[in-house]
Amino acid sequence: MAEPATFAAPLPAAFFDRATERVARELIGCRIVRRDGPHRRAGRIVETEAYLGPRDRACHSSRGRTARTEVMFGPAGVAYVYMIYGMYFCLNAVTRGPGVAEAVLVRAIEPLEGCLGRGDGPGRVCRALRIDGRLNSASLAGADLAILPADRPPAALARGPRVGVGYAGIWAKRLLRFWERGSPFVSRAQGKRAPA
DNA sequence: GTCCGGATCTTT
DNA sequence: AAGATCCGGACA
Repeated sequence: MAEPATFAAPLPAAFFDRATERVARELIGCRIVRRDGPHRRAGRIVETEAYLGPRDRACHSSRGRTARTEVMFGPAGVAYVYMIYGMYFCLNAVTRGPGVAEAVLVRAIEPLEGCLGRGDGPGRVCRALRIDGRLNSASLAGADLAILPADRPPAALARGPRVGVGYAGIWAKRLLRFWERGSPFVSRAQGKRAPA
């Protein structure tokens, strides 16, 4: 049986088992497909951030290996989903490992199909695709959640500092955020307060 | 056990 | 500019 063209093969785990910064760049333009019961929800990634492990003070794994961060210490190619501010979830792709606790945060998607609202911000990405903590540690090549290669060439990439990590010292200044230049679906990233 | 603050978003 | 609303991590 021929599948619809939109069911291309997901990215293999090996895609995620490479330098995290590179994965963050190459994820721009890729598609997230979520099976939510009878619903199919999909979006095209337009904004990401790289989190570079224990040495990166903005990365959760810099506080050590704990129940929450455990999944980041495992193999690449699974989801790290955590709750923030008591009401939103954020979706990450675990990169590298086992033993290397790095990840890429999906900050914005262009809604393609079945999305619940907009996807211009990490909390909205999870709301749009109905992703919550139950998908923590799920495969990114699975039936319920998958990341597929880009089906059209992404526009030029832009990069800048990550959002909301002003506490992270020199790591706050690193240009680890990537987005598709000119996309109207990128988060506003209103920058939070500047460090004193 | 208490306390603090956050990889956010919405409303004022 | 501040509230919503909860958990992880730090400390005692």
